[in-house]
Amino acid sequence: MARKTGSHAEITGPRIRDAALRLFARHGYAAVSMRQIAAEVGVQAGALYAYTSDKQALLFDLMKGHMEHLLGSWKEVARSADPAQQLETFVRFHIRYHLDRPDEVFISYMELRNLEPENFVALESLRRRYEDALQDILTEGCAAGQFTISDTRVAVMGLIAMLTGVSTWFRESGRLSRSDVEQVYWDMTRRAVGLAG
Amino acid sequence: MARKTGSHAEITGPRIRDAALRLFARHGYAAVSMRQIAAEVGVQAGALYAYTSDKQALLFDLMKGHMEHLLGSWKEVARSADPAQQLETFVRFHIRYHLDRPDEVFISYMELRNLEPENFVALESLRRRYEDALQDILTEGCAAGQFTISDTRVAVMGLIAMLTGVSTWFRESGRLSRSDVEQVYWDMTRRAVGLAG
DNA sequence: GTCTATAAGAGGATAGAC
DNA sequence: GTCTATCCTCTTATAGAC
Repeated sequence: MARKTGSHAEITGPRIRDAALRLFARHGYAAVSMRQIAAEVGVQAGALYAYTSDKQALLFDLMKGHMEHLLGSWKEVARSADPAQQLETFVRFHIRYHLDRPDEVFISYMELRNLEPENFVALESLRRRYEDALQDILTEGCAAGQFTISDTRVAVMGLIAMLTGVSTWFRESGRLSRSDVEQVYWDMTRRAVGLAG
Repeated sequence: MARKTGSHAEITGPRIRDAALRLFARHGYAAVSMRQIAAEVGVQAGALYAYTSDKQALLFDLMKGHMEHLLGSWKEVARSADPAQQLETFVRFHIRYHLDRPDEVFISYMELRNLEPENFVALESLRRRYEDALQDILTEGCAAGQFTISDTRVAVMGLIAMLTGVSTWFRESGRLSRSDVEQVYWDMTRRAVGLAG
């Protein structure tokens, strides 16, 4: 652990990503230097460039990885045919996923403006696909007469903002457990879309 | 306008604030240099220090000013005694206020982590007072039997996140007018708190 | 009140040794 | 794969002239 030089490709890569994620989330991309990241990992700044072409690629890989994993995870749990059941699954999935990965979530909406234009476009496209997953559920539920929604697009943006916001205040040591929180948000969501029950 | 030197205290101050606000909102506090702000105003970087002690004070003044103005504006419109009416007033006020001041809103929640500790505490205290205004309405509505809410604190955080999110997607040239948007969010809010009607 | 000039340092990224 | 050393640019903030 204390040796000053050697070959650690297998572990250094992930450690750089972890350190960058944590530091970007805590202080912001622009406020974090490559030297800080390197210090956190325990290498010199120059060594980082064996793993990433530049600082921007480090940010983009983290954000892209997060969105792709979010989409993939949703596809794994999205099973039900009933819109009301799908919506409940979505709400509980979203809350749980976001509470499990506060740093990824945080940078993925805080650091959009620090992406270079083409990276920004790529990330917005992934984000849009996730929003569309919810929109499909709402549209289907309206068509089935189960939901009452004046505008599904606004409902999508409103609900996602509401649910994502849980990351800003939830504390593991707080008054409510994760499943309490899931339940409260599901109650609000159910009512917001006019779902009887 | 083109003169290189002279005395412009009355107009330069506000222009610095405007430029800083716009640049911080667009690129982030850490990514914006004092030179950029000065260039936007049309002075040299050194001249900024006649108006602000340092860059941090510039950020804090903008954020503090925004929160105090938000609180003051709310107190002016909060009149009704009926919780349902109060809630509708709050929702419409919040949407309108946030659509009118996208940059202030943006930096006031994006740049919290760039505040020095004592400034952060001061800002969180202002934010908390605004949240409490909504919480009082919800609590009163529950007590009056008009609202059905499983947890008022979570409802406050959820509703504010939902409503504030309007800034992230609304475009003046879009499909919906401001009053359409107000109405849609009010519909969702009304249902989310279990208000009949 | 604004300028020019500058101090004193931190930033991203690369070169070449090992 | 990592180190040390370095290039060059940009940074915040101040000093003193006008």
